[in-house]
Amino acid sequence: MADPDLYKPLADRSKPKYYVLEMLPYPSGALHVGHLRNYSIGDALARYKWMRGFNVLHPMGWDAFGLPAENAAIKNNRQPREWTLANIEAMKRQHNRMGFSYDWDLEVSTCEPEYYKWNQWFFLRMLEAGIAYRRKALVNWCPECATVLANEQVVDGCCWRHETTPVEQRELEQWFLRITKYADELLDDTGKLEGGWPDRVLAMQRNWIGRSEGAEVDFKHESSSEKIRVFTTRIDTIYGATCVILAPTHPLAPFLSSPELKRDIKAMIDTQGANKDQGEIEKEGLFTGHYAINPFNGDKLPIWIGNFVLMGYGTGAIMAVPAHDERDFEFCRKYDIAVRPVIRPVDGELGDAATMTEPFTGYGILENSGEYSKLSTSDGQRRMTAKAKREGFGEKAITYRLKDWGISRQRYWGTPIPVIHCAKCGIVAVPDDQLPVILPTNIEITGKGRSPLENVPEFLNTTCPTCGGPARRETDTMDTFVDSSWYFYRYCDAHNSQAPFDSNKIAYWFPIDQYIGGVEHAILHLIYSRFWTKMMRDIGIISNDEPVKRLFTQGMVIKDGAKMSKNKGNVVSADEMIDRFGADTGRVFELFAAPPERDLEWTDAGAEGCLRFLGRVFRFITRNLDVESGAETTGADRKIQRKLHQTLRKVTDDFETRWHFNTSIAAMMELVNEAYALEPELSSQVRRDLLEKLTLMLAPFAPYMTQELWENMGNSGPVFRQQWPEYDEELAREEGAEVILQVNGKLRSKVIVPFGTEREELERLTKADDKIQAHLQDKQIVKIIVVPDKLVNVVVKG
RNA sequence: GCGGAUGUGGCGAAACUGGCAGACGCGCCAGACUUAGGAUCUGGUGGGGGCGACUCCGUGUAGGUUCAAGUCCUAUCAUCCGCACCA
Repeated sequence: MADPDLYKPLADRSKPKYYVLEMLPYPSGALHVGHLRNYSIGDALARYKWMRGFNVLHPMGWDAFGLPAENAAIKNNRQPREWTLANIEAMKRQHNRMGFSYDWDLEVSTCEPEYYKWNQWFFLRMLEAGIAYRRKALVNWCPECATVLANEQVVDGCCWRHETTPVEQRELEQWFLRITKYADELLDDTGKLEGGWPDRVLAMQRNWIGRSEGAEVDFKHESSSEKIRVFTTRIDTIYGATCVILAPTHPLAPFLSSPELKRDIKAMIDTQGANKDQGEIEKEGLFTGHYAINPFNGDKLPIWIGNFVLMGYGTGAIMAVPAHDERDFEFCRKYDIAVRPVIRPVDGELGDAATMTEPFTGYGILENSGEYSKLSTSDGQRRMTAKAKREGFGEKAITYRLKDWGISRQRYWGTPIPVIHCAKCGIVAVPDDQLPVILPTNIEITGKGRSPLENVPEFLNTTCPTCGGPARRETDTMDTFVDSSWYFYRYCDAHNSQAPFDSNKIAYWFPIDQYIGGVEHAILHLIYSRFWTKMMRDIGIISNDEPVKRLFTQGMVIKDGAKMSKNKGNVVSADEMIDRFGADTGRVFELFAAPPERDLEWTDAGAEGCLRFLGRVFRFITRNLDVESGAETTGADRKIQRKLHQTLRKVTDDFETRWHFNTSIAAMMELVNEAYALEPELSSQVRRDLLEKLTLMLAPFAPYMTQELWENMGNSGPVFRQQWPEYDEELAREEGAEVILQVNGKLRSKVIVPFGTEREELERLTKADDKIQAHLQDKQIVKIIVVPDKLVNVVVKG
């Protein structure tokens, strides 16, 4: 037994070299090959653990991403899948059929009450720390289903189920986690992840956090004490401001609006919500009839409401500087608002307001800017910000694109948020000793109305833990991304009933050495879990800053030019493939067709080639099992041993470094081709050694077939529990170095020489070579470059 | 618009630190065995020229560095992905 640790409790194991975790897809229906691909890589690694001390914890992470399953269930008007032991067993059987070898012992199901309990425990800690909070937020609302919609469920401004019903914006009380508190740290620490994480994932995260530096400035309302605070990255352009524009949902909008205007604003809010994520839309504005004062020059600026101003970014209000901003320019030209240029290029002219056709958005020299005129834009920014601060009408400010994480879901499926609403005491946390709050089972999924939990009086009605009076339970459940944010920590101590985990165990295991998953998790899951790690560190139960040192993102399986999906109907189901080719062939093809980080176009023909290869291996081994032949070591023996050990070295190296299993399989194909060529000449001993090592080497890629071969060789027990075969450098070594001979960098000849042949000897051999001499005719040798054991290049002239 | 990546045969790809471009496989062509071949085995297969030994061209495009560039540098084009009225 190569890995006696495997079945010990986690805490009793010796520390492995790596701790590999894999993100799993969600069980939205039948398994697709896209999913199989996920498994194949992790699974090949799983098999590798007995080779090099890899330890792959294979999470039972299904329900961490249960949302689509639930949507499907609601859509079909039936109950979500029950997470019973029987269902989990069925899933294991399905996977065993596909040849996945998981560490089922370590499974943690994030829908178990025990896991709810710790989700809720974390929630309460965050509530105490002010990280969890509740506020009103705008949500997409379908009046037809009377339910909240996720952004993805809004199609062309209408509900995905009612294509003619426009989605409305409604304000609901929602629970949030203050991830923005960690925005700077999340951004800065991407630097620590460089090298270990793919660049594109880090870029996506930085982009998502979207830090931008600028200033906030107050524009006073002309006739009241109200102030409109705007955010700008270009305070230097403030003398060019010609109006102030508010988001339609800005808190001051109602104050500035007549009843008719309020109606128009409401309509604008709804279209704005409906067109969210639609890219650029036609700019619309509504003039309020009110004015605000520019604090720098006392200008009276009209206050508008604009559909392109977002409440969720900055302060929800902007100063429009049409002469120096494309968007403001477009808006002001449309509504005939003044354009006032105040910046010129360093060696250029100030634009002319009447004739300019596009704004100047670059940096340069300030003009028409009072005491700041003739300053550079950067000096202007600095001095204006300082003045705003000094005089109390503004300050330096940083805003983020990242918003606080709204975790409220009006759904049945999920961890109940552990708070109680009491008429007298307000929002009261459920005491720790009453956790977990468990979902009732007698629910009815109607697909209508809000959370089905509101229709279950036994769940809804409770007593206030503070005053003992009658109270209502919170019916929102948590986003399932909460589950996936820390499940891997729980794996280290899955049965702990006193705490989410023992901190010492986390200190021992974490951070994760290697995490594997699809790039679709680059933003949400991978930011949330980084946030959760920092949060846990701050409440003092772990000490690592980051959850994952190295991240590997594998590609997708593409069929007919598109990502496989049930909607497109371009799915190759795993079952179908198993019936046609077998699980081994499917696995080998996926690994062979492209390196794992790349997308892969599915072709049946390619799979057939791999079936052929496996057939060649099977026939070769089978017909050679009982062959007896001469015992002396022949030239063929030496050749095949060299190839065998070179192949072993290659495959072992691919596992340890690049995971380019396509080249591993190519190398094994070469070995088999050579074995076919030399087959009749091999001695019994070498033949036997070849059969055995080839079987072991292929086992991670084709587990079923190699298991059978392994048993046919007279062995027993699982092949994947055998020691990984070691390669022998001596046997792998070539007999001599093949040296390339070039003239002016062009290949002209080759020679084979003993390793370590001296430069002088190589030069002599080169000059003596017939083919080289032919190219040296009438030429003058300028110099000779010699790279020992590799290459000689003769540089000539004339 | 911003950000990230990728461009190599008919196709999937390989070439890991600059050093034989196209490994391996698919497809195609030919042969063997066959009543048959959609099984199997063997050989060939980047393009042009030559009976041939050989030879010239060739890694999106244009330059550059180097004895030597798919690989490094500069510019440019195309495709894919992510974000996007972000103030």
